[in-house]
Amino acid sequence: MAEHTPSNVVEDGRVPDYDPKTVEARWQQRWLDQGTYEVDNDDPRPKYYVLSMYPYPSGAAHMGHVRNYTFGDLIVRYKTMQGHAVLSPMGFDSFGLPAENAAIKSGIHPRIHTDEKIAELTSSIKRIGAVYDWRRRVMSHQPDYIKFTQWIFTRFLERGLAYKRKAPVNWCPGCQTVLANEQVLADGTCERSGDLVETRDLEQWFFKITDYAQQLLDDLELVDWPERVVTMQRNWIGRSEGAQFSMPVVDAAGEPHPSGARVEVYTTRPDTAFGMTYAVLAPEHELALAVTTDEHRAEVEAFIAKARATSEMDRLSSEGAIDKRGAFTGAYLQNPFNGQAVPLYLADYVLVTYGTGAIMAVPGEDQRDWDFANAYDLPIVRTVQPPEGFDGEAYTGDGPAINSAGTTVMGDVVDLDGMDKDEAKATAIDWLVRHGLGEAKVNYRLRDWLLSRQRFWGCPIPIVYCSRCEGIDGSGAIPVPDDQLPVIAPDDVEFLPTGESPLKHHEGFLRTTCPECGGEAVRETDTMDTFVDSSWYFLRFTDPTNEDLPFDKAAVEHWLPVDQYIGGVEHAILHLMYARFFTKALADIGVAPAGLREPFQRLFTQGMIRLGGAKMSKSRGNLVAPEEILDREGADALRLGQLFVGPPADDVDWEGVGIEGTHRFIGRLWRLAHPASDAVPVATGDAATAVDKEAHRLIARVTDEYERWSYNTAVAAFMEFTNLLYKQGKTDFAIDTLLLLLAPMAPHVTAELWELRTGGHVHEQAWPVHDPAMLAVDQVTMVVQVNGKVRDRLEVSPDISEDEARALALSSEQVRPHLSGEPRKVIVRAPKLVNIVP
RNA sequence: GGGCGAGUGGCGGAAUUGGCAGACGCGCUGGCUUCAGGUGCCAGUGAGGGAAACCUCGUGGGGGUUCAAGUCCCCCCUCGCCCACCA
Repeated sequence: MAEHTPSNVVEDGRVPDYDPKTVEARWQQRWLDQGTYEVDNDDPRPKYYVLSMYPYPSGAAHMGHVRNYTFGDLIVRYKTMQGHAVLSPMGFDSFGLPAENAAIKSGIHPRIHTDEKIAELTSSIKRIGAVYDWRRRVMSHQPDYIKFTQWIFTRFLERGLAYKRKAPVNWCPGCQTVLANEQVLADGTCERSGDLVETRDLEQWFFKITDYAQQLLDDLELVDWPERVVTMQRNWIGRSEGAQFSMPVVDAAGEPHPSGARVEVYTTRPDTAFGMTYAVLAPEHELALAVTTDEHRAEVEAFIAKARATSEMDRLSSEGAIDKRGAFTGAYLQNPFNGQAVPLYLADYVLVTYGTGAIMAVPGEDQRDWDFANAYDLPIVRTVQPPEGFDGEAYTGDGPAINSAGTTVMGDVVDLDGMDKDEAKATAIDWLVRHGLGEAKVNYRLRDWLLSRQRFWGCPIPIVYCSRCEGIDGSGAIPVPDDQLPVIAPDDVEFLPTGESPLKHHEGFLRTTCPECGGEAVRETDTMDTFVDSSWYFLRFTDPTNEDLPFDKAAVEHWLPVDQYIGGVEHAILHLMYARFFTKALADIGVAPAGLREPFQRLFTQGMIRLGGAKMSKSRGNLVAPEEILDREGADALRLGQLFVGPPADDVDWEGVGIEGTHRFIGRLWRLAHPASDAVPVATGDAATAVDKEAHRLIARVTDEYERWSYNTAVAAFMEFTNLLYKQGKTDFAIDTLLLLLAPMAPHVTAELWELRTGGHVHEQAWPVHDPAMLAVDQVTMVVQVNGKVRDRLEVSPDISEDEARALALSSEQVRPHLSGEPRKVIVRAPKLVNIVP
């Protein structure tokens, strides 16, 4: 590149055009060289932690990245000017399936691929002018990070927060391998071979996130997040209150089953127990075959086999054909409330993973039960009186209980009739508890976190299996000792076109010695879900080079919680839930400060970038490369364009949204603010005072807009102010103010102009404060309406009295033709408005 | 099916608390600058009527509250997102 030409070469008051390419490169280098945005843990200024969700390294930045990092960067710069020590780190979520798939295709190791992509993305992040403390860079595929991800797993294991059990996975019979959910197409076939994907049970590792269900729910109170995200989290946790009780298995005559088996059911509506006309087990329920009579065995076995062959996804999404989705076992359950024996079915609408995997079915008050009862000709008894005129099927609302009284199996009498929902519930639960049949029970929809992935490019699970040792649960699973961490996948592997993890076939990795007995052992070949990596990276940023611990507790104490977290709404559920769980668990086991309950104090979720309506993604091939804009119009025009198109939270359709307006604006700013430019005359006297007053008003307005994330209107304010200066003339104060306020959004051009004007660095200046006295105005516009329609606008003193305002309004030439005689009513809101009702 | 959100000119959007609808920008039209194109500068631009002053209509549709509604309430339509048989 040619040597930097100083941009203050002047001929006849005309300045050379702004040259973004040269100027931006120069400032970016300077911020890097001078460590302008590096911050130490002992910095005495008040701390502020700004974090954009660390990206998956997919190559050069796309518009979504640009938008994300523009928001983050302007906050970093704004808070810095306001006197904070701003922690602004950046890292990479560098494990994941795309790199592995690329490796399978190309045969090149995912590390090489990933490192290339990281370099590309880093370069484009720097080119948009986003500044970070790069010394703190964290990458989840690096050995130091792997080491502590594994260290944390081991701590969780010790505390019972990690465990192993069998769980279903997607299995492709053609490829003879496990598939990730992403590899299963919508029609349930393998994306590679086209075979129908099956469900198979494998031993898998879990985190016990359900231990934290209640805390994860309650502590949503502590954070300042968008209501939408809080609601999504709440629904995902899915707390429900009800009762759990057991019923004996009986035969048609009411005689107990020879095994004495009982079935536990969970219900949120114990008040409707008298309306139970049948009961259902999930097809996978452990008692399903045991209670089935010989007469029904063939049918039940066929049904179970069919349910097994269908993935849970398909079962849940199946519509219609409801009559084919159940099977009668031949057994009955005895309803404890009235002694009645009700038939016991299997049905795939009951999930083995929720509650007890068995339900009492009350078709009168549950629509699914209603549908099933109709299909199988089962009786329906209403136990809640629907309101008059109700013409629906199942009635789920409140109302007085009916048909709900009788002598129970315990010989006493229960009478719920006439009670409302809540009272009947409480009474029914009370009765169950009194007789030791059941209890009040809270259930959560939230499931434990399955973290095993049958993949290569992820953090290895640090476990070995020894056939001679007991291991953590008798299975011979033994955690790799801390001093042998990290467990790193080998480089000399061959990627198979089947997609199977090469770890399974790498003898050098697989064969090891048992840490306990020293004998032969094999390694776990599964790796961790990449959400594990992203569940603690924000903690590592506070102490990124620590070799003994994932982070120093004091460093986390100092910087956490993240004051402003920024990312896409697509992470509203899983990533945020997992990161919250990790933070709580790490605090509870003494790794993180005990008082740290929530990692992200404020959250901002930006909208998605769309192009022509479709969601923007590489697979759709509709990426707009920011590179071209950076080459021509520069980073500042692009940043302002991103900010100006609309509210940050809204989705953006990039088609038809240009940077023409903001590019022109930067040109106008350049000619206005350049010290040698005569494009705009200098204002003097009253005009100068008026302009300076407007500058104070701008400070107040824009500062407020920064606080409210109303960046699109802040850009509009800068444009309005610039237009005003073109009309009314400039002052030094007005231009300095404009540059200071604009600096976080357009960091390069403002830095260049500030340096040309003052020799200083705009990003090291203090944020301007307005003088309230300068906001005072001596005239305001008062609107005069007749019947709510504007008829006149009058310039009045801001402290005009009500009487004066009324008199002035009534005497207006514009108003009088619309009045005939005395008005009926006059509403005066001095000094803003008078409304006359004739 | 449930939950949440949105609907304003040709387009993106603005209108913190009920108080001037359409800020700002794009696009378009005209003028100036220019050999020309581009750039730049100035002006106009919701719809209908009118020579003009001005008048009428207008924030998805319908009703309501109010002196006053894009904003509040009720019903409906459309779109988007999330969860989707969780008992």
